[in-house]
Amino acid sequence: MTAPRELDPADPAVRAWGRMRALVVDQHDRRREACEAVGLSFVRVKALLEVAREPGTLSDLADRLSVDRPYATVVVDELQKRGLVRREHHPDDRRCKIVSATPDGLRAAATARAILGDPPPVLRALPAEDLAQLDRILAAL
Amino acid sequence: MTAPRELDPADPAVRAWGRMRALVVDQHDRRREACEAVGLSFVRVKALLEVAREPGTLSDLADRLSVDRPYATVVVDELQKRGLVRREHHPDDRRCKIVSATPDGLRAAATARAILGDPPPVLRALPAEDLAQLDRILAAL
DNA sequence: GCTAATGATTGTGTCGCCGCAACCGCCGCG
DNA sequence: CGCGGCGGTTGCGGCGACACAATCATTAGC
Repeated sequence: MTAPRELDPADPAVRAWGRMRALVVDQHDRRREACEAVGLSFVRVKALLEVAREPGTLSDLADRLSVDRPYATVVVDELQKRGLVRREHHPDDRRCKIVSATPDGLRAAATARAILGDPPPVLRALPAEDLAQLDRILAAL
Repeated sequence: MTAPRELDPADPAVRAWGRMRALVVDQHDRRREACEAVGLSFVRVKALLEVAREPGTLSDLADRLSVDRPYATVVVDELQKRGLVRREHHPDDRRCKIVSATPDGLRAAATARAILGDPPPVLRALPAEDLAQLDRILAAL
């Protein structure tokens, strides 16, 4: 079907990308861990992180999670049942509900973020100079 | 529950890791695309890539995919039904079956690899010097 | 040769992800 | 004030990713 355009293994972009992917998805995927730590499935963790970052309406959240509205409702239901988020009426539009994180929710989000954002040991083991270079280069994206 | 050890946003390792994750999982996750291109679910794509890389027994494959043996059987069944892999008897141990990719399977694997391994445009847009640095640093992992 | 371990398979069941159709309430517009 | 549109909710159902138990063949160790 699709023409399988081959990759050039000598291309530095291809090589760097491959290594990044290997590190992120193969060697250091801690999603399972994060889910267990907060006792939620991964979509709910993502939803929690999202509302912790910034509250918003259900539709808004659905968009940010790339799911449809009904599913967003279900996910938020679960989070609310656990006391991690609350629904508040939009002051100007009574149709909307604003979903925001409770203190417990913020704590749980921080836990998840700490696990997911914890760099792998191999990365920490890099010389400070390389790390700074890495940070600088990646910041340009 | 778990002590939420906070992350230091000034730590270059944390920052670099965050950027890498954002790029790999948030902005350029092409798994859906790869699955559609070869008409398989993602675990099967992973399995296919694995056997294409190197044939092995079912148990071996189960280990590499981090699933149990029964599930590996199911996955391989599907791939075999599509003519992408074949089972061969182990010459010395008749209990074992060696799973290897057919020519079709190798082609499908190449397609998936081409999609998954295709670096995002932002990465390609980096100056050659930075790209080389990136490649060099990441290679040290 | 009997037995225990090993490899593969089949069947069963659970859980998470997620779209879709239908419905209700509120808003805005003519 | 009636009506279409939008936001939210409920219910339904499918699909994928598994794990677990049980079974069968083979092999290996005593």
